[in-house]
Amino acid sequence: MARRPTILDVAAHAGVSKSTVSLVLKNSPQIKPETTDQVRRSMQAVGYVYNRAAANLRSSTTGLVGLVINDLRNPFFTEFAASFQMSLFSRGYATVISNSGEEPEVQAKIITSMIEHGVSALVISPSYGDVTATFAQIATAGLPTLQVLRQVSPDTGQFPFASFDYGDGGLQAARHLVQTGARRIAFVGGLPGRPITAERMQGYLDEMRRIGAQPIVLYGRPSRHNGAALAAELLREHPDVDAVICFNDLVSLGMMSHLARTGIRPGRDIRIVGFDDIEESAQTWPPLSSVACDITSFGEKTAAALLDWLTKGKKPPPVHREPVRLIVRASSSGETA
Amino acid sequence: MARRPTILDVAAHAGVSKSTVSLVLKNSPQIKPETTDQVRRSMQAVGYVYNRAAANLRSSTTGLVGLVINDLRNPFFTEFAASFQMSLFSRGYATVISNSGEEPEVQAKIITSMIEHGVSALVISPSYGDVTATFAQIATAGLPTLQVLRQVSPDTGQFPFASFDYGDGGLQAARHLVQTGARRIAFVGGLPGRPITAERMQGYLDEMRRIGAQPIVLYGRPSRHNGAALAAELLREHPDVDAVICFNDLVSLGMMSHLARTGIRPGRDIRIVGFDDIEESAQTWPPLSSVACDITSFGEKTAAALLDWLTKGKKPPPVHREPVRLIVRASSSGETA
DNA sequence: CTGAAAGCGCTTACAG
DNA sequence: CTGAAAGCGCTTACAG
Repeated sequence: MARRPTILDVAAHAGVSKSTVSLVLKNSPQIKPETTDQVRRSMQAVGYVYNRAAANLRSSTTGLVGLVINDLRNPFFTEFAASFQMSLFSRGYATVISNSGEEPEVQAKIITSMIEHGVSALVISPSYGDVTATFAQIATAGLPTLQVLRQVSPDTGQFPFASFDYGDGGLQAARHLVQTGARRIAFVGGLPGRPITAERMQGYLDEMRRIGAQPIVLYGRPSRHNGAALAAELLREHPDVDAVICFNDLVSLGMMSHLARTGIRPGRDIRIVGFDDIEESAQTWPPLSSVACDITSFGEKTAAALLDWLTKGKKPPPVHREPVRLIVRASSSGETA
Repeated sequence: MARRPTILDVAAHAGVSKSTVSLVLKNSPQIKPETTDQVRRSMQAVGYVYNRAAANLRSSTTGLVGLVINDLRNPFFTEFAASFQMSLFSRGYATVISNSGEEPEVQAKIITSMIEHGVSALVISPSYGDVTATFAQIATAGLPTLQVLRQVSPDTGQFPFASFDYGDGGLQAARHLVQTGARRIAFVGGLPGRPITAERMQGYLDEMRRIGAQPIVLYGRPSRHNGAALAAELLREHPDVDAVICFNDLVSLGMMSHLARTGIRPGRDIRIVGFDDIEESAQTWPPLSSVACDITSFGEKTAAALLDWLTKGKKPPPVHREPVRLIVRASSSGETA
């Protein structure tokens, strides 16, 4: 391929200096309209492509935001990514997304690469692991950086954290089940020691204590597949359970498909509440009750908060918890549409 | 924040020239090990961050690949994105992912931005629309660019196209249903005029012609939600249908949840085959037969093909079709596990 | 309203 | 094995 044309080529073609071309590029009002038009035509003619690397080198403000996602295969995170990116896009910012795939080493390299490529800010839905070196690197680079959905750095003063109020969601789910008559309630799915598991379970544990019931907890990887396995384990070990709060909807859906196989009817024989309210939950049969976390809105708010920080210097509060809301459907109420 | 340190700061700290620092950066073997170590220590000490924009400006090879995805909310595409990125990552290339959200205008701006940021190559799973200007821009930039999964530019000589052999998949599905006794077979879901719909339907139409059966086609947006609506329409308009090939698994799953509601049992009362074989299909109840498109492997092969082009100048063939394979499960065979 | 000059932080030959 | 100098393609004051 031939060398890419530069502003010098454009300037030569238009018969002006390169400064003038540069000013046209920035839509400067101080260039005569006729000159601007001529320069634009010359850009077309020579096939000019703006070289942002060169521009950044001089001005050092890229309008590029890096988004690091722990699992691009999980719809919850991709919905966040899509919403966040659209929101930034509409305000003139470009977002580069990278997937760490739950591997802290990959995450470290991605972040290094993004910093080297000159992103102006970072939003990280982090992979768990030893991330002290990674965050130290961000600190020395001096980049505005948000932790979202998972907190891995304790330094929320420097790296503000935003997520959902999962604790309250667990409480809403447990109260709903108790109020509709359930007494033997299990919490199923989620990995022990993980903050999100602990948060979602806390409200459940509190409510169990309040009514003087014994908690029943089955940990496990929160996948659809494992949901089915956990359902089998639950039926075997705790056949008298009358309600279940699942770590997330994937676990609920896996559980429901196992129950369908054994002829047990959710909502009639056992009440089920999930977490996240993914699209599928409203459409499965019976429809699944779920604690709704409005991730689309969360993506938009995250974008707004980041831009406030970036452009107005308004740093977000160290911790922000977005409210959640229990959606009651047939899987926990017994009503069939 | 203070100014970012440069190689000059590192050089001053280490007591060498900036050329030496630059050579250390590139792991040049011609620098004495002791000097290398000293320079590395100085980088740590001053908090040096490599500025890739400046480096690119001089050397103009970025090792950055742009991936433009039409719908980051669709697991099929995110699985491709994740696999592609991991594959490139393991070979030392960084991938920036952006989502066009099925909007050709957004796609155009994303691609402009990526070119300006100096990507070395582009892989596009495109949004439909008028993309002539977009591809013209890529052509003038002279970037190796692959179209995947959807073809929008007819110029496959310049922009090679790779996808799955959907036509053969439709044929496999139709033959399977015919061989297991179905005669009134419908094709449900997919938008008229879309190439992928046409390809997936073609094998079905061929087989219907071969057995002298009348095709029954119900078009519709290929979502889970619409799958349920299409199921209702199908039962109403064509109550004698004994088998269905769905445009994709989401449509199948939506259809199956509607059928569950009405007491119709897939695999016994009506045979169903989907397309894509997403993870959920094996785990729903009854398990869903599906034409498997190994998107993970496709992502890896795409990465390999792109690197062959980028590093060895081996341009991929204009059109490549990856084989697909029908997975028979209970939804179309009546066998229950 | 437009041009000449310096400089952003690197890499790249070229000396030594 | 290491240093001095030029240059990548822009932007930014500063003149005019």
